[in-house]
This record gives sequence, structure tokens and C-alpha cells, in this order.
Amino acid sequence: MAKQYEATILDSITIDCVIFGFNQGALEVLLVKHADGISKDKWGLPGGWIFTDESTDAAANRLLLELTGIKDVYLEQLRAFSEPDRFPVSRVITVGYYALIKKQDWTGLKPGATASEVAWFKVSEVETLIYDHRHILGVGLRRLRRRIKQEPIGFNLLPEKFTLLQLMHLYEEILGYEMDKPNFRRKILRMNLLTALDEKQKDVSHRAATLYKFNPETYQKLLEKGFNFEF
Amino acid sequence: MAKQYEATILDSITIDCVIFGFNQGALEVLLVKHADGISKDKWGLPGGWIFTDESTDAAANRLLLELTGIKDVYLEQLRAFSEPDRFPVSRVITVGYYALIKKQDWTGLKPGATASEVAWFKVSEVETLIYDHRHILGVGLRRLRRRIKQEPIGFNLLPEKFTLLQLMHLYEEILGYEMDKPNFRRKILRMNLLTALDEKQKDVSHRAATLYKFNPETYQKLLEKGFNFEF
DNA sequence: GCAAAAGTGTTTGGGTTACACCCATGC
DNA sequence: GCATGGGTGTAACCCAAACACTTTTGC
Repeated sequence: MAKQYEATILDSITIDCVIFGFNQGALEVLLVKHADGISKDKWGLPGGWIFTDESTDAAANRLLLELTGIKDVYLEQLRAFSEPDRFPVSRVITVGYYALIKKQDWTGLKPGATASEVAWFKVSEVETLIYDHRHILGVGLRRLRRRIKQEPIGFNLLPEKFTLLQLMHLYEEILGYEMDKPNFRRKILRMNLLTALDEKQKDVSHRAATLYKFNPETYQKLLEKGFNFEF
Repeated sequence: MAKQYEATILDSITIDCVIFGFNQGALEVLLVKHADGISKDKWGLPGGWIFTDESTDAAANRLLLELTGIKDVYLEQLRAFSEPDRFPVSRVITVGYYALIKKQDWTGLKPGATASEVAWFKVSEVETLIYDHRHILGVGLRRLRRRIKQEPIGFNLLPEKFTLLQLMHLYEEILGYEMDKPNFRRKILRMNLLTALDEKQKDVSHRAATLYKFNPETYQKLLEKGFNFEF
């Protein structure tokens, strides 16, 4: 990471983003290959410096857009990562974020100025990353596992319209265990967070499933009544 | 906060700690009154700067000891707080922590070098604090509410030996609703995390309750078997 | 005896679990 | 017809909720 605009950025603090996607039953993470610097040609999380007049939330959103073209997605801070030796060049603390994106909406991602490549990797197959990025990914994954059981955020990884089985497979992949189809259906439907559409699956070689969409408004109303999403 | 030792601390990053205690049925927080600087005579969270060769975890522990004399307690990072205008003097990001302490073990707390007073306040009665400290306290409280339902951390706020009713009152105070005594007993006992001691309450004007202690070792073993603390 | 909290018992009902089974569609 | 996934039905069981009731101790 080359420092530029000395006067307008904070030194010693950066942002790093764990960007999750879901594709063909597998949880994936978006990585970038650095174009230069001490980590040239190595894969890591997209990240960068913070301007002096923006919050870390704003910086994370900006960097996401700059580095990958992605915007307006679910984004939440993980925490600060601060081991003194985490960055070999100087003492830098990073604030980790994780994002959930509907992968289908973002085809043709382009690497930003400081990256030579940007690509999706299956989370289960990621090996070494630069600095402590592997560790940050692990923290992001644990956070996702925890959150998905308590808040209906899984929908951020699926297309607008999805089938109940797709949703179940998402839960199975993230949580790491198998579920019972009939029971999953009833459990999720009983919450009244999903609206069944008039539409059905197409081009499948079996009975077409009903498509559903998630209702954020309904969720808000339920929350106000003291509803508690639990899975 | 006066900056000293320019060469050995990180500028633009600080630590702030939300220290919770429990006393007579009320959740309390430890605050310090600043001895000088722009916030002289105002109450805020204990905090300070980070040395270049220590992690934020290490800094939080060190500051806790320096500012209040407290050490070896439950301490967990909340997250980074980074609004550009949160600190009026310069651009400073703070990493928030929260601690749970057995208040009885730490009587006679003494203010550190930069504080003129240190005192406990009922969380429900805290009003204005310096900078965004009120906000950080709120985030700490939400975190505590969430965690206490998922991990057996409540014991860190109670004496080594406690009664089941004390524990229930702790849950009621933190979660903000009343519970049923018989049902609470059975629920917590069925988890096998508590050991009944041969000892009983003393000097109470009613039937003396059995004292219990929490077993961290048992909890570890249960965790390994896939046990999931849920409240 | 009375107050106060400790501690036990019991009924009820909702919800999870486990699994059997029928439906629709493409090949 | 058969494979594949969509979708419904149901019995067993667990467990939380609600509340009645007994026990122990100090005054």
C-alpha cells in the first residue's frame, strides 16, 4: 500500500474488508492481488487508507467502490486489529469490515489502481494471505456465523428472488451442518418475513419451486413488537 | 488527554474502556473526572494512548491498571469509533473496550495521574459524558446484553460465591425484564455449569440460600462437546 | 405467627425433531 | 418410469411458562 496525499490521510490506520459472496452452494470471499509494494503479486483483502475527514464506515464504503466498483451493500465493522508486528513496514492498526453482496449483481469486477487482479475464492480453499488477513477473514467468518443465527442478513447474499431450498443451502454452508428440509420451510415461513411471489423457478429439470423475497419492512415492524429472529 | 512521549505512542488512536460493575441489584459503570485539558472537571470513560510496541488489548489492560488499579479482569474489544468530529481537538479514532469486574474485589480505587476522581455510577443514571463516551457506553451495554445471553460471562460481575437469586437479579437488571424464580433455577442448574457449595448465606433474615460457584473448566469441556450456552 | 425468601412440584402448550409420504416436471 | 427436488403431514418429545405450594429462618 503506497501512501499518497500525506496531508489528507491518517497514517498508522487502515481499513480491510472481508467481502462475502455465495455461489453454487459455496461461500466465497473477494480478494485482490497487489500491483506493487512489498506484497506485490500476493493476494489479500481489499483495503486502504482513511481520509482525515471521513469515518471508518465512510472509508470502508469508499474503498469498496474504488477497489472493486461495489457500492450500497451490507457492511459492518468487525473490530480493530492491532498486533504490533501485523504489518512489517511500520506500526499500522487496521479496522476490519465485512460485507455481504449479491454476487449476481456484480459481474465483471475490475481491480482498482493498486491491484492487478481481483477474484473470488471459496472461503474453504483460501490459504495464505498477506499480513494478518487470514486471521481477519477468520474473524469475519465467525461473525457471519453468529449474526446469521440472530439477524436475517443471509438474504444479502442471495438474489432478490430465491427459493427456500437455496436459502437453506446458504444456512447449511455458512453454519457447517445439514438441516431438515420440511422443518426449515416451516420454521422460516412461520416468521412471516418472506413473501411468496407469483413466480416460479424456470429451466429446472424438476418441479419448479416458488420464489420468495425478503421483506425488510415487515422485519422492522416485527422488531418493534419485540420479535426476535432466532435460528 | 495530554500527549507525552511523542516518540513512543501512536498519535490519532486512543483507547476507552467501559468498566461494568454490579452492586445491590444495579448495573454500574466506572467513570473518571479529568484533572486537566479541555475536559477538565468533566466525567468520561477511562482511556489513553497506545504505545507503539503494544497491541490495543495490551494497551487497554495497561490503562486499566494505570488509571484505576484494576487488573486481570474480563476485557473485550467493542470496536473502533471514528466519527471525524468525535474529538474536538484533533482527528482521533478510539478503540472501545468493555470490562466486567467483581466490584467487591476492588474497593478503594484511586484516580491515576490524569484523573482527579474516579467513581461508580448507575448505568441508568449516567447523563452527559465527554466526547462520544455516552455513545460508547451504549454500545458496551448492547454488547453486554447480547453476550450475556450467549456466553456465561455474567459471573464476572458477581463474587466468587453467589446465590441463584443474585444471579437471576443480575440477568434481570441487564436484560431489563423480570424472570420466574423456579424456572430460572432449573434452567441454569440443568446446564451443569454451577457447583453447589457446602456453604450457605449468612446474616439474612430469612432461610439462607445455598451458595454456588461457576466452573470455567466444566464450561470448557461442555463447549468441546458442542454445548451451546443460551439464555 | 408472620414476613421473606428458599426451594419443589405440576400442568399446559408451543415448537423442534425425525421421518413418512405425495406432487410436479424433465428426460 | 424414474430421478430430482418441491412440498405436506404427523407423532414423539422436549422444554419453557405459569403458578400453586412447602420449607426454613429471623423477628
